[in-house]
Amino acid sequence: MRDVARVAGVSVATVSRALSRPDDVKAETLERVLSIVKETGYRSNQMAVQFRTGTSRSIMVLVSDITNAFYAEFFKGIEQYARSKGYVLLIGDTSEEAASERVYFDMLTSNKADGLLWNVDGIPTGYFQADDRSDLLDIPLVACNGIDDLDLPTVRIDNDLGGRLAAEHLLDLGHRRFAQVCGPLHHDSVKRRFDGFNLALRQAGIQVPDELTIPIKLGIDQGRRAAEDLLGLANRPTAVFVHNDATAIGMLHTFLKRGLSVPGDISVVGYDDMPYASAMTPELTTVRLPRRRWGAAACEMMIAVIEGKDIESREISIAPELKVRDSSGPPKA
Amino acid sequence: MRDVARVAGVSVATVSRALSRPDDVKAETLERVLSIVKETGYRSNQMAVQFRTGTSRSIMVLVSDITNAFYAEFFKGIEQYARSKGYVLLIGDTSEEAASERVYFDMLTSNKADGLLWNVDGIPTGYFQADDRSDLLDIPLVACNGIDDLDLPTVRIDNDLGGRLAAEHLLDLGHRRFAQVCGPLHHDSVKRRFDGFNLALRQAGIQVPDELTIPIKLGIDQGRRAAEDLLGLANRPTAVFVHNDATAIGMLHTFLKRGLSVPGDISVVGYDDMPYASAMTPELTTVRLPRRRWGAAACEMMIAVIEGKDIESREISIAPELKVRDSSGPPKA
DNA sequence: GTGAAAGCGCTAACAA
DNA sequence: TTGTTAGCGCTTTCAC
Repeated sequence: MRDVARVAGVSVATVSRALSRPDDVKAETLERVLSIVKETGYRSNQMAVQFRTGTSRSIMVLVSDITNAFYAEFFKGIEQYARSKGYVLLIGDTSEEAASERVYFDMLTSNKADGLLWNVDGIPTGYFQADDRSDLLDIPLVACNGIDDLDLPTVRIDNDLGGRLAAEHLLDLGHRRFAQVCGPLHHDSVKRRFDGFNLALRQAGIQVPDELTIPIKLGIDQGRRAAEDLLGLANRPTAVFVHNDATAIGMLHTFLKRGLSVPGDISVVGYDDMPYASAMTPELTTVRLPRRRWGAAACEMMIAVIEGKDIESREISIAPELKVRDSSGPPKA
Repeated sequence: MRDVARVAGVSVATVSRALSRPDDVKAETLERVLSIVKETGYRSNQMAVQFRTGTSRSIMVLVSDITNAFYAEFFKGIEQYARSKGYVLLIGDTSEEAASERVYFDMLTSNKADGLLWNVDGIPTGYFQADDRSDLLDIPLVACNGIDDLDLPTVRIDNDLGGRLAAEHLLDLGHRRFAQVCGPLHHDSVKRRFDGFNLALRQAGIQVPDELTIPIKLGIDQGRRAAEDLLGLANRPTAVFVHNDATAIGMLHTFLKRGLSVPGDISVVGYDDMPYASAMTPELTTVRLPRRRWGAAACEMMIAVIEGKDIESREISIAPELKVRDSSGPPKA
């Protein structure tokens, strides 16, 4: 910058102004400085800028398992919005280990990132296991799932609605005996779709029997196992609501392998609408989550929080929608 | 830090040393300083550290489309290795637009990241369209695909082998009439699996006719379309090699929908081994890419380059392996 | 509209 | 082994 200043015959202050607040510089001077910047290929040292201004223009996004394809669209939404505002994404994978969470939280408290986008189920244990919980509220933090008794700005999916949509669809088709394969119930997102589903059934006077409520770690292989379990039952359900598509296709695969017809013998409704859902045979009926929009909205709130703008609403809820395809149909007569 | 120093009755230099090079501090002093650091909850300001040391300990990873689930495991491999070395991941999505590439490249030249991991097909156009190509070589840059006539440290998948594995498997099954659905042939990774496949066939005295070589943008929907095209042909192939699993499941879906049996009427071999491949019905035979290992290896080389260590080999090639499942079988008699 | 100068928090060279 | 001190490159008051 000093070199540019010298060549342009101005002070470094003027160069700095030309670059960051061009309006404060006389047009003529501005032009001269800018042309020399271009000529010399000068780029400001972002480390110095960040240090001086105390802002890194980067957002840390924490997920529990980056391997989960579910996050791909979510990241895209964040990335697009962030880039449009001049922010970069730092991505961290906690693997649900407190130690990893801690590493990433420390980056915040040590100014490596300006804010944290928390898309992990549950509370950030790694952080305030050792510290005071209230510290959390001082950090620019936006949650992407509800977090019990912690009043954080939140952008979440309306999972109650998601569960309800699945239930109503299956009820409409005439089903009366259901199974629900859900994730760990202490996760807010899981709990809500669970409740939404059950509530809708209850309103129709139906309850899912305990042996047909199957809480597992979600995933393809776990889905296979859950399907086997279901097949072992005497009185099978005619429809299953599965808490994500990965698990649903594992189940679907097992059902078909064991000679069942879907939806003839059993209807399957997934959750997420992953790209492969529509390429299954039969095509998977599922609850579609607008993941990209979710990411963008979360990022928008994140930046608002970082920049201290006042937020209209501290809690945004994004509605999923039902995608009816071929894996659900009326029960056998 | 000054506060810690004061309380501990030492100079800031000693605090700094206690934190970064504990061996240079007397055990007794070290203990005292550290206990006060803990007590006060002091965290060093990483912006200042980065600024002063001129290193950000962050790695920029550029992909063409973060939405592609293919990258998930790749990121995981990078993240794990990076974190173990105290680096963070910056993730950028170029959407194959020169402007976006440029944004991210600028972050490097302006010290926002220490190095760039380039997992985009083709050369970084956005960067040296305007500048001199040789600049590229000054940046700590590791490519994850071969890049024509640019001698960059590279960690790539052995796609020649991948293509060959698919070909040999299908030849072994007795196939003689093939189709190949490939990505854009100007992409090195695509070209190589294309060549590997064709070379193996040629060695068996077989050639893929032009009308059965179908270069498209890869993806589920494009796979559906390619399948329709194939079905319209008079003299159908008995086997298809498809350049990724997403495209393969799109084709599979269409084949089944149109009443073909797979592999009875046509065998399908994919590429990647995405998690869903094993949950298709029939389960998808595919060429498995060890994506996590790939990411870790790439990250390892990246850090070696950043830290100026000498590298044993500037070009690492990772072998894929064939996963034989149910979508491939002998051709009809 | 521009320049001089202080100083952000830290590290490292050098001195003691 | 520890302390003193210069200075990393920039932004921003304040004075002109």
